[in-house]
Amino acid sequence: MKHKSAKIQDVARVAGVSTATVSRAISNPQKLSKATLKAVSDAISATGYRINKTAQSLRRQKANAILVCVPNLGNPFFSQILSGISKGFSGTKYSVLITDSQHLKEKEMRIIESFSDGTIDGMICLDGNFKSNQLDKFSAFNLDDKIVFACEWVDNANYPSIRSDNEKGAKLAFRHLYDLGHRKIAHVTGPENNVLTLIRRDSLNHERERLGLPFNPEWIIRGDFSVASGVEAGHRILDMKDRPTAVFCASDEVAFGLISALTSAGLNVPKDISVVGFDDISLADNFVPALTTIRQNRKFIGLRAAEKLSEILEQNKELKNPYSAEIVDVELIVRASTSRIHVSSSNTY
Amino acid sequence: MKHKSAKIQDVARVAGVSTATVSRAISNPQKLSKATLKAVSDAISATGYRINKTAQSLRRQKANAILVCVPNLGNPFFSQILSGISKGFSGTKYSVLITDSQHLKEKEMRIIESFSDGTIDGMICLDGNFKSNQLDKFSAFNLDDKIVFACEWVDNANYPSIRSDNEKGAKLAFRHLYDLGHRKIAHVTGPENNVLTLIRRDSLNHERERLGLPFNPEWIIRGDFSVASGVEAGHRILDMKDRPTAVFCASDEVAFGLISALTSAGLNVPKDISVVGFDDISLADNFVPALTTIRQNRKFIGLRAAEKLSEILEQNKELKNPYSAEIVDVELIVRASTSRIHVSSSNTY
DNA sequence: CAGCACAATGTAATCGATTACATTACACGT
DNA sequence: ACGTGTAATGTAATCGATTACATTGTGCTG
Repeated sequence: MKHKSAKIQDVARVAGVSTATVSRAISNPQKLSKATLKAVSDAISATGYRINKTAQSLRRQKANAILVCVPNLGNPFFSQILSGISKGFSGTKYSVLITDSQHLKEKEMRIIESFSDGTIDGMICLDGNFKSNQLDKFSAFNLDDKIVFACEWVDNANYPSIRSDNEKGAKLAFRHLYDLGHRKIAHVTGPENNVLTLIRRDSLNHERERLGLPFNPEWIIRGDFSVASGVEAGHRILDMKDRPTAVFCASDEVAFGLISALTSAGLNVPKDISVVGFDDISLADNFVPALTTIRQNRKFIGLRAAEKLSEILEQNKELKNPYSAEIVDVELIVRASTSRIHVSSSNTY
Repeated sequence: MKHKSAKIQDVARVAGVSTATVSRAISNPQKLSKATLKAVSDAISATGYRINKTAQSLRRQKANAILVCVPNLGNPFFSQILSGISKGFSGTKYSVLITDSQHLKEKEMRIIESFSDGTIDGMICLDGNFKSNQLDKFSAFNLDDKIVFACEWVDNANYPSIRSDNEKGAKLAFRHLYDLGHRKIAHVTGPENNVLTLIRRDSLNHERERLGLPFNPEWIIRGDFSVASGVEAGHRILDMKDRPTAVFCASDEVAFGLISALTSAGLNVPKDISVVGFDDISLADNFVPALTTIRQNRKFIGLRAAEKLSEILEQNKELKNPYSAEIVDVELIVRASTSRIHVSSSNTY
């Protein structure tokens, strides 16, 4: 039924030319005469020839594949980014590999291995949780110009990154609550040592100080972006003597968990407590109540990361700003989970 | 700083042996004497040698990579499955490639191309939306024993698959509502021509007939698994003269959208209408109200699909039941979105 | 001690494409 | 007519590992 698939030799024989000519017909058609080109192209159709990418990769010393390093594939937050990345590489010569770095021991060495065994040419890293000694290893293997960070990044490390304007996001959320009359504003953070956690918290604190609002350390609640940590934060808030009137959560999932916990305890969101999320995942609009949140364009970030990495990999000469961070704008989406402060729940000061 | 990386030749020279011996030291150590083995292993450390997988793939005619074909990467439903697949292949020689088949023109040809250009050895397909003529092309290229379906599948096609017990799931959902006293039970389906849509709807109808319940064609509402289609279904239900007292949704997201629409219109779930979902995604437990649903073990399905594909690819002799469908059990998770039928909302018959 | 089996290792072809270098042929200027 | 530049194409080395086959050496049997 089916023969062994045709090789470049077979095409050459059928077309009556050399393998070099066939190869050129594919990658440098302008170097050949029209007649030969046609002969080769006919031979390719006749034989059903498909180029063997493995052989091509070996000879060219290019894998034509990139790796996406995801901290936790099970987390739906990343699916939109992946989708953008996939879209960014669709129609290009690159294949997209994925790895979940969550439980990978010595992940940096595994990654280096993939580079040095010729499996990948570049990487998009969604995992900001690399230590500087791990990054040093990347440098030692000359990988500095083969890696792009997206969403997360590593402070003080010279890698290009595409990321949301987290500072602005936190500020928008805070100002929105402030403008609604809230003064006692809590914050459920991301995991400790996460760059997003830091930048959002700092931005929030900065804004609070600027506006001269009261600060209660209890109101900064450690979370980890998960629904569960939102539930946990909800219980913490319920137990507080000096309850905040509004909460800014580091992710929509946290906000969902928080609202769920508060609602189960008989409180009403937003009447008793206003809640703002971060991300604008697809459910935010249809949660009950619909969630006020900061929209991150995750798909766009993925897409741009893909484009950026392509650019870098294709470029032989230096880029102008190879290591710059590209900041993607964010947007406040006001929905039903926030409202003007309610008198009974406020102790004005 | 960094030299060109060592090749097998370099190792051979340092160890004072031939390249064949080095190769054997790596893949057939038992064929060599202890002394040589040690010499080679020392030379490998000394040179920092890393095998070149591209060369290996070319020579062995194996890519050591598999492709996961996802209908829509942006849909968080798939992230758990991906996570399971990734886990299933972690620690094996296989790399995991992903592709979003959503907007791929001629996706079957693209996939065939990846097989015949040596990029992949196998595929896990989460996309049941292949027509029989597309599958015929796979057969024509001898790919029948290189593909495993997961979650979705194609009827009448002889591919191994790992999937949830959808029939049981629909039955559990229906019986749960029935046991709570509901008789007018609506169903928001998945997209037309989807195997999951068909099997769940059929199972539901079968159960309804068996119990002799009334049927109103209006109560079968076309959806597409999305939140938006849930909202849409909610509006449809609100407009009905003969409203159902309970709704079984083909996915949790649909259920969320539905609840959101009903709630916005002033109805209470479950007091006015009970709602059951399907999947048990992470938010189901913290939606307001918490969602009664059918739990699918998506991560496990991904993991098993990975194992199954590995088995098939490694096997040279025939497997016992290569084309069998492996059915993964589902579970009814009762939460707050369903309740015993309320008198005012029921017109007993 | 001849003969043989077998273990250990080496030599060189091979996987399939790319490309540096070589060759051919034709056009053009003088 | 002759040299020369150039376009078109061919020859063969190369990418880096694997492995069929060849070779060597050792111990065992009769």
